[in-house]
Amino acid sequence: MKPVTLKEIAETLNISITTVSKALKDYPDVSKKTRKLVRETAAQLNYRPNSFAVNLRTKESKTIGLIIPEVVHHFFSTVIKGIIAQAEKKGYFVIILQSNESYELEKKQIDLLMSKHVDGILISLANETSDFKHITDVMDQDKPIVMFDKIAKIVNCSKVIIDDRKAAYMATQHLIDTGCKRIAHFRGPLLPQNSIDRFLGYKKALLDNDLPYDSSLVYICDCSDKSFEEGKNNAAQLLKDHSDVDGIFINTDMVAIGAITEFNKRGIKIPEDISIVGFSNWFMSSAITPTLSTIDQPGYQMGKMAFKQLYKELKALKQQKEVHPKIIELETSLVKRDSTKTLI
Amino acid sequence: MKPVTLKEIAETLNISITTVSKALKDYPDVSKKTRKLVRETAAQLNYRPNSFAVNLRTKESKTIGLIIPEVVHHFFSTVIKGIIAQAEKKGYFVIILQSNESYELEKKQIDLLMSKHVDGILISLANETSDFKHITDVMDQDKPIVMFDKIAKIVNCSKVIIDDRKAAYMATQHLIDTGCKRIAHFRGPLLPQNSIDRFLGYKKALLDNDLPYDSSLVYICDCSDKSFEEGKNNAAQLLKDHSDVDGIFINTDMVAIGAITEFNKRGIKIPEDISIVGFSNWFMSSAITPTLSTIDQPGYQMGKMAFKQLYKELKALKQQKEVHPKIIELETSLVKRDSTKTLI
DNA sequence: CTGAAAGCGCTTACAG
DNA sequence: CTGAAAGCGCTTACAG
Repeated sequence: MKPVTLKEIAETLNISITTVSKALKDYPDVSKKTRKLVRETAAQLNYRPNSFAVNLRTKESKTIGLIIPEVVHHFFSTVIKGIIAQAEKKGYFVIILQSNESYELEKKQIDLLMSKHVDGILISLANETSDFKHITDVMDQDKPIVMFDKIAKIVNCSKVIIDDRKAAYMATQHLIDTGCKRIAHFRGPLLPQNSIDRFLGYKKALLDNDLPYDSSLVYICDCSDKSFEEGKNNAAQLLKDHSDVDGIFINTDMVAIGAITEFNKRGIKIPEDISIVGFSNWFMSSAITPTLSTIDQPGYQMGKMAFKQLYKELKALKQQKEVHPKIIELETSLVKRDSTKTLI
Repeated sequence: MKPVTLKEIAETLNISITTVSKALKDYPDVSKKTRKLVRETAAQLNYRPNSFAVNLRTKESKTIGLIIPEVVHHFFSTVIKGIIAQAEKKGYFVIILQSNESYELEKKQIDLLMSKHVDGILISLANETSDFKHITDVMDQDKPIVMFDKIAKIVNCSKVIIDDRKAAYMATQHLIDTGCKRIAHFRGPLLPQNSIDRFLGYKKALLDNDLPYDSSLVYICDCSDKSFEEGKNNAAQLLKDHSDVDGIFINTDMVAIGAITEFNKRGIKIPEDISIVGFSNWFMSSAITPTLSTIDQPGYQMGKMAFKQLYKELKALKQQKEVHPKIIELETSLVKRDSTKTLI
């Protein structure tokens, strides 16, 4: 069964293709009668515009690209959901590609999307990425790009972020407020801005409270798909290295849950022996025993806002208006649960 | 900066567009010299074929649609990852849409994808879906469609599945083998084939072992984003209704983890008082205390195979060969952990 | 080996 | 209000 085209509708009604096209697009210069006739015939023949032809003419595909470091990740799933929900509202499709936290792959994915001529790109950077030419290249071609969560401060495009430093400060301050004196930090990898910022927030909170910063209390984890294991291993190592630690601020809930599991196994009491604050408010943090105090990170909202900003830029571009990059900062909050408690 | 076209390359070299096109596509009837020249110029000008024009000519977009009931779901994330990894290998893009387990939305998404002229569709059905005209319509238009995980037996398209009945039987048999005599089942919603099959597997295992089937021991859960809560509630209800139950086979790990959390809270010992087997082998099942025995369900593999099958059909279609729907069944296995144990 | 020409299905500036 | 025509950028059957 061949798809129905404008031509067939035109032939059926013995009018021109032009008029059919105009009628279907509600151009004002078509008589009501003709319009009605055309619409009816189109509906009857189950006409669908050939999107390939439309794309070629209008030079837009109503499709955007989304590059995510890792799809199997609760936070990113939430972001994806926010993006596709918002995109759907505006009639946009979303093509998802995964960078696997690899710079090379990320470059390749950008290239693929540019070849595909998507209208715009949403991206959360790979941990490895420290050079941004592939991103600025996109911008140079007047293709809108919006970064979210894992961003590069140096690149002058719109971004949707949280204030990681502030959030980490809040988390660490909470540990201090509940009586912790010697606080460790399980941080993320070295490059990504958000793991740097969380580290800096942790450090600043210590200093502001006259607690010494001790670099040997900072443990690194990849935060890869082995996060849970890393949490366990870091927890075990910490017990070996520093038995005097009484609090930990941990880069992600997943790692924190690994740590809790290890502490539970070894009979370390939380929060009596060690208090813990995680990051992201993954729902499992309220399922683990003890429940995990954490920073709530609004993933769905982040996805939604990222698309909204991209959409604005898409529209501005169509109207030849200039686009001013915008930094959108979403609020985070501290969720207090059983892994932290003021002990009397 | 305007994109470079074939025309520009042709003008630069003073040859025809035809020859440029052929040279870039390695047609044999182009001299080596010309080919080299064209390739060099194209590279230099950073030429990228306009995919819109290519789509229009070739009538394919190298893009497939994927409809998922719920993106924020560990199992489905894994499937998505498998799909996009495999699609990328073959040079295909994947557009993701979410049905939210709603039949109406699912219909709409199918419609959107058909308008978009994707080359093929992968779908896991919404729980609500009990009419399949929207699916058969796709097939009638010679658009390949492959179902996975949540399928409809009645629709004659390719499917990638596991043997839910067998897996559930295996899970229940394991409970029986470890000494359980009165086994409850937390099942999924009424419509989806896989929750029906898991229920039937449970029932058959009971009967084969001369244990009476008691419908009051079967609890339903939506398996929505409230799964964890449902697990807790069902567990609480079960204790109230049937204090003599000594084992539960639970439809998904997420629900099972909710149940474990509730039992832990109430001081019910697992597996001493109640043994539990879950379904899916979500990584949290090895993080919870006690670790959860479960059925391993190969999500990544399922995604991979689903795309592979779709790709085969896409190729067959292009060669005008007939397509025979294929049912691909993936193996599952029982993972024994601490939530089940033979007690002496 | 090279190229002129048709055509994919649409949109839209322009003429009447 | 209607329609002929150009053109988006490519591919490919065909002629030379």
